[in-house]
Amino acid sequence: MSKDDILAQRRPVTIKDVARLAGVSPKTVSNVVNNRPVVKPATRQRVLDAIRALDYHPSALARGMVTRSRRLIGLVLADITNPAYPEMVEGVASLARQAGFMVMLCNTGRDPDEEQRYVHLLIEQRVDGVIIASSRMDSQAAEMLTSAGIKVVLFNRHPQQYSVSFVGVDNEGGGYLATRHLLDLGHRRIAFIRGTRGASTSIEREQGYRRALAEYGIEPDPELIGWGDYHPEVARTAADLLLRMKNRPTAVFAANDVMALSVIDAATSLGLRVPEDLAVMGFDDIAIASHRLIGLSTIHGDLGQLSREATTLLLEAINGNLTEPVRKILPVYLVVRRTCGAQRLTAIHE
Amino acid sequence: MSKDDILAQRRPVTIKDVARLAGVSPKTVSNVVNNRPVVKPATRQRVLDAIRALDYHPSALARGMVTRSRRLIGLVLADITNPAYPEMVEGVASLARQAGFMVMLCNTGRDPDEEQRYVHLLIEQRVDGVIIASSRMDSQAAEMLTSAGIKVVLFNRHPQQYSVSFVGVDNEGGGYLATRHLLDLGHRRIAFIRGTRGASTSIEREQGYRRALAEYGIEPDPELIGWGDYHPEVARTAADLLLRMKNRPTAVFAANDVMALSVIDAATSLGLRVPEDLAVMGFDDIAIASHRLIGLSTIHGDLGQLSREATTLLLEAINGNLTEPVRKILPVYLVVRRTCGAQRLTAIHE
DNA sequence: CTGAAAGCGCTAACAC
DNA sequence: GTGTTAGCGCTTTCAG
Repeated sequence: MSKDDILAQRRPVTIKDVARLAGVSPKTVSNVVNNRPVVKPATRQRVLDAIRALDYHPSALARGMVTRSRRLIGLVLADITNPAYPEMVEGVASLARQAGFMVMLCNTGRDPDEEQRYVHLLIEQRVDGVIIASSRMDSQAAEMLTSAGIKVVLFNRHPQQYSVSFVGVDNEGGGYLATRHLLDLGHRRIAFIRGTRGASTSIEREQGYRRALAEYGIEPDPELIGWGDYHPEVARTAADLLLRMKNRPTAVFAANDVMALSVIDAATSLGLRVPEDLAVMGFDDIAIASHRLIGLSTIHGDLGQLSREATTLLLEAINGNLTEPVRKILPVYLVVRRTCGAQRLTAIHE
Repeated sequence: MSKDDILAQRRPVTIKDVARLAGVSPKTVSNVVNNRPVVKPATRQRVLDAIRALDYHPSALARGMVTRSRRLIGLVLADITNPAYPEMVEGVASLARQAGFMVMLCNTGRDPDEEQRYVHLLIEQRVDGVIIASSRMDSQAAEMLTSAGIKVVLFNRHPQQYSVSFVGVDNEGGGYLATRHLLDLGHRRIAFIRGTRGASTSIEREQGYRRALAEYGIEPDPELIGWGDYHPEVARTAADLLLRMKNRPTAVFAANDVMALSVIDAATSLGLRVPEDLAVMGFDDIAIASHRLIGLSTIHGDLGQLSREATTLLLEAINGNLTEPVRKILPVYLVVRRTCGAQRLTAIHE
């Protein structure tokens, strides 16, 4: 059978076609494709030529069926439009690619039902592992995946039981640092804008906020705590409410940078100057925070690094080199820029 | 064979296991799973119970092997950390999910070799279709995928031959509008910062820039054209160079918003005020551009809408409802904010 | 309406 | 070194 005969069939060329053209068995082609050094150079070359001639691409499907490994990982996240995620996605994607894995993107839009649906799809796709960064505490996603034999790493979320690995930043510590900084600057009425209901990151950052207030002997005022859902519009509304109070806060700590930016926007449109009339702190240190027109004071955690750790962990688990679940918490630090109003008191760390 | 016997085997449960437990043939299970209305309600219920009892998830792999459709699309993009992309990714992801497709993320980092590698992986994965948004004109990616029988939609890139569908915004028109606006404001030394070498978006936006200059009888000054690679750091360096010239430009039009932000950052650190000492225009209208602290004047194209069009087109092509390649170009409009310095001359469109 | 058999493209196990 | 056989889990004929 000639090259043209095979191509004339107009259907995907298979390992058999290559074998026939090269005059060898399918097994030999397989050995060549998988770089197994058991093939005579001459044979190898014949096979390679046939592959090129037919433009053969081995089917990852068929291979996956028998090897039971798809070389695929899932990445579940809450909202890709939050600038904190892309950094993380980049880290996961590049490490995964280097290891020969592709990543399936699952953007849940913070909808638990959608997360649930994605979990099913991921199981059906027989992915090797999943990184979950959608960060709700009550989600059963990790358990479902695990019981389907899929490795899981939780990203920035505390597991309820310690059966799965997780990596995260020190959210409580960051919340403390941010609030403590505002307190040190003399603020006493400090508002807090929460993230998504049930998100452990938000809960922990709030715990840090409360710890700092407690140290100063301040009772947290429920009126000064709003819900922002980690969403710019929602946070914007919450900020408006806070800033229109008769006895408005002199400082706002938002559970992430996106919401902090909304606070600034709200303040500015109400004629309040930041930081003179209102100090603002965020969390995440997204790229735009360091822009000179913004200068957002915030808490920095190395999400790029964290995502690489998460991926490495997941890949090790997939390779079976990880029997025990691992916990890893990266430290965070305070980044003092413009919006907290500390410029005259502290050197700018930039 | 009882439920416990089957589960005791500790290997993925298959359609046969379900069939055995329900006391029917695999075919019947298959009919139930695929919602084919040919199964008696009673049988159907027995099967459903068995599925639930065994926690059975049909393998998309095995199904894909025989149906030759993976319900998978690839999304190739240049740099996920560019804030213009997430908006687009969100549109693609949500529409794909609704249609029961998952998306494989391919972040090329603007590296043609990496793009090439991803194309091979995508072919091996037997994806049904691919949206390419990595935007180099000379790439062979679309041709390779097409000849492997995979549907392709080009996003914001002109195909060299019209064998593939594409959607995009009117880049040339946007470049013209931006430049024309700066000219109308009285600027005559207008710099342009290019994007990635070979990216059609950059080439076309520059064509618009040149057309506007030509209308005013201005010869483009090569010294006023820099390369920014659509990258904040690279653009920052380019901007520095431009702004330190003895005869520096009075306005800069950057081929995207991320680079425009770098220009502003560079100007600010050199002590130049924007817009008083330097007018700046971007392109894309990313979310942060409308923030009150930024107020970036820019060109708006509806990337969310565009990504939805691209996905719809791709899905139609996959379903075989699209025989002819389609071209779709969305219009853009000028968004006048703070950084172009036109606030006193024009109403603010916001 | 349901069952049996064949086969999708590949690799693992075993021959030669 | 290389060929042969069986089978991964599903759907699709084709019978009943």
